[in-house]
Amino acid sequence: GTFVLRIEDTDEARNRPEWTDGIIDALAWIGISSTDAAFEGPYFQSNYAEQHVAAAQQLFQSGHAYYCDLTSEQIQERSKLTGKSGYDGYSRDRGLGPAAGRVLRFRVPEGATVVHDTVRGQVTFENADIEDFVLLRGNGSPMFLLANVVDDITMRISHVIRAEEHLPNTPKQQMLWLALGQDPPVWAHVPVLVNEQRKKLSKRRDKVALEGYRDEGFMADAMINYLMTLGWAPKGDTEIVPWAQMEADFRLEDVTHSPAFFDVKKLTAFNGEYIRAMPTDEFIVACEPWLQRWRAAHPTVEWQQSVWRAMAAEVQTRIGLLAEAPGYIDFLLFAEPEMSEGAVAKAAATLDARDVMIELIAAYETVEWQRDPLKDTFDQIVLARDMKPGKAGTPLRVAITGRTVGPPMYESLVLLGRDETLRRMRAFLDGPLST
RNA sequence: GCCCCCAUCGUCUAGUGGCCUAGGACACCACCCUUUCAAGGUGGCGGCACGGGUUCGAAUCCCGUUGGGGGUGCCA
Repeated sequence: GTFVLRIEDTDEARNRPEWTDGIIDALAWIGISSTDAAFEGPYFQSNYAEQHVAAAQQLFQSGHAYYCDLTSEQIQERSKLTGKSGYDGYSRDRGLGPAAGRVLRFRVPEGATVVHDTVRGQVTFENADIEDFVLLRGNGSPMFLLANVVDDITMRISHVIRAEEHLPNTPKQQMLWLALGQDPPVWAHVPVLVNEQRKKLSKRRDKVALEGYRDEGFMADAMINYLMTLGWAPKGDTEIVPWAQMEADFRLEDVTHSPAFFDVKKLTAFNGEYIRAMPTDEFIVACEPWLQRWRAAHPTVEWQQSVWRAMAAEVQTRIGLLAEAPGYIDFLLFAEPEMSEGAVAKAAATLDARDVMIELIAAYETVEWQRDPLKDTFDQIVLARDMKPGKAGTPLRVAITGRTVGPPMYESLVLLGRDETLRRMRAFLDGPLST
């Protein structure tokens, strides 16, 4: 069926409609489209405001609610006197009618309220612990709690699925459903997500925006897959599972009860898995937005699609985020690679770096410009000196790429060409290796 | 203060009384592969918060303690 997403009535939602559009857009990214969902905005902007007040009046007429003229200051004073916190039901039997400045309060009945929660089982609340809460403000406007219930009844909501933080409010809402003559919906309270301090993720403090992850190069499938493992686990020993299977296997009853930490490291690992699982042609296309961004940032550098295509498969196994892709091939495009200071120092400190480089330049002037000859030539030079190939390769790598790590060396040299390779090697010899 | 929820490796989890000398994933470490870095392969480190019960038997059931989180507005 269809589900309704209730969007919080924050200042942002109220003053900036595009903020809500952003949420809808981000949800579309992970596959929640407007064909599946009806998006309900701030409640007071909804078409149901009249119904909220009408419901309140119905509650007053049926005796489920009463008016009260106490101000919050007066309530505080009374609670000081009685030693009990909160509103004590002072106006319950005073028979007050509606008037400006008077709030309408719900008459909480005797007994207990049992909430049947699909995730957590039965939760019992003593009604004596719940104060007679406000339904209508002094100015006659409905409170969120009431609006929420009335909207849900109007929209024929069957399941209310929300975060655990709403569980304490549920008995109030259930009493409202009952007082309005309705059977309460199925409740399901799923655990909250927490940060490393184990505090509930908050918009102000934590990085929670879906679109933020999308822009960093996380893929929707990986995001969905990871999110699903929070509070629930697919059967078997692997957590990387296609959506169709999770959709088929998921049961609200199986959701865990405790809060989960949102681990970006694990998300990134999942993302890497999804990146590697793509056919390379698809990967090339998926990277395009970030490549475009790179081109925009380097307008003077000529983009070489053939170079990118040739290296794509190598890049694919090395990144966890699509946004990292350009950084792996940029040295092939720049006229001059960006030299990392640490890398240069490491190269310069390599044993016999200068002598090996001189020998290698001489050999590369005539060698056939293919991967295997390039590699064999280097190996012979190094082996003749009784050196270990691993470390001995550092100066060459740094001369060409400016870094100590990067994609495979000889494949890169082939793409770079003999002239440019020799130019970079000579420049490195005359520069960092000159002393 | 009062109310509610929660408690298995660092993290996410499997586990619904015997299959558990507790399984997997991420992270970390080692080795293999590899002129770098990855990927891949193999192995390792690491946990049932504590105390009482119930039971022939408890990670699993009950009670308590401790710890964590959330809620308690004329906010949403």
